[in-house]
Amino acid sequence: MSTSARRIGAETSKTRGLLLDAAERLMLEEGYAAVTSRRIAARAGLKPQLVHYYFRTMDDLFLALFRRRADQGLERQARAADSAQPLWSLWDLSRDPRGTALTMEFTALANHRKAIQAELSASAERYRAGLLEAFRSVLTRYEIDQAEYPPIVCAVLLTSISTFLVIEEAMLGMSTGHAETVVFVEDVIRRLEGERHPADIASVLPINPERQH
Amino acid sequence: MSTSARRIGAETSKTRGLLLDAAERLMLEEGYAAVTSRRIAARAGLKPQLVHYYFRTMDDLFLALFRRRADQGLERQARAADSAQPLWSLWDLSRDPRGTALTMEFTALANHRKAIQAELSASAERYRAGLLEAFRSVLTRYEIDQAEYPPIVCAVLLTSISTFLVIEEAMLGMSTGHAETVVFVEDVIRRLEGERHPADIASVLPINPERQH
DNA sequence: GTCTATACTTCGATAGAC
DNA sequence: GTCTATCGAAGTATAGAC
Repeated sequence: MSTSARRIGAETSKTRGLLLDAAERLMLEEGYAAVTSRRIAARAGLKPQLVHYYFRTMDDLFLALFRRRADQGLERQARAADSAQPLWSLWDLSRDPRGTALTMEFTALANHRKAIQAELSASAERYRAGLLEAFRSVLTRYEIDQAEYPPIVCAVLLTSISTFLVIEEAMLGMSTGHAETVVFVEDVIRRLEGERHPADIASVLPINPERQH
Repeated sequence: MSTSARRIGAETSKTRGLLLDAAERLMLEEGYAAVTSRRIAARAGLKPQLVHYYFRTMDDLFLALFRRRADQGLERQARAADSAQPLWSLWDLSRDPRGTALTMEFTALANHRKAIQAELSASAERYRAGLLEAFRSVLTRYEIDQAEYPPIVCAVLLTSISTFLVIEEAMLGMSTGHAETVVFVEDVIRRLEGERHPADIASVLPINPERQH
């Protein structure tokens, strides 16, 4: 009876999108702990109760926020894998600070929100699987010995390095050794794929990373 | 006049140590957002007001918590670097889940606590410098070409990989590709340093990681 | 050093009018 | 779809008695 008598706003609502945008900005700029119904509303210039109208609980809001970006990330990965220089594209994509910084906030958030953790690890597995497929194809094409350099190891290494660099740079303001490490990785890529050809990469990366509706 | 009339408990207090222990357990098990004065006190079986007696603000508490572990981490790093098999020791040390998981919580915390961020990045820089020194010495000893494999790059790579594996395992419950990556890294170490000799490593790692006073 | 009592703030969430 | 009004819970922090 009284369990689900509550009204919920449509997913296509423009206001709902504005709230999610505000939540995402808050999360990036001040961390997940700053993402509260009151502060989201203040950023969006709306009333806090609207947050609860569009999202039954804060878990629902965080899930919606995460899924929006996760779907986008998978699409970009697929485009990068299909580009003329997949290694350059995947490397550049994985170094996009916005995506990784958000993922790190969600990872911290997952520590005390079980629903988030489930969604996050499922999404990470999908992303890993996509990267594995991409490396299988690429290593075959470049005739690399996959016993010596297993595709799954390449996938984990690429993600490890780029994630870590973003954590230090974007979250801690550190950069010691970063430039040297980037040179090292890019030398490896260059040996396989030749010089980076910017036009092929540009189509993969977001033009305006601020807004998306 | 009324600025600093407040009493603060001694740093040597046993109760203070108990509060820090409780705070650390909370942080590891439920994330930094669970570390509140009330919940710390509940875990330690004490009154919440005692937290404010020993730590003027929550920032002070977090700083004390961080410094305690950071000092310990630097000591362990120094011992690992001086061991008979420095690469094995440093690798095993960096894969200790407790240390890294705590660091990640502090990193997320740093996003909205400036004092934490300053302390954290300063500590990370010291740690990085120690690792750089260790790699310089090790690569020289094993006669590796340091132009091809710069010590600073080795330091960043080692930290990247181990940090990332711990994030996925301890925080997300993920392990796809981890075993293969560990094998890959350890093959490299084995080529340089021979088979792992457990007795040399054991002295570096913590015997009982739970308690420390 | 530890307790009671308390002030103040912010949070998530709901009910019901318009 | 958006508003006013409001609840109860949890947080940080302080004053002062014992």
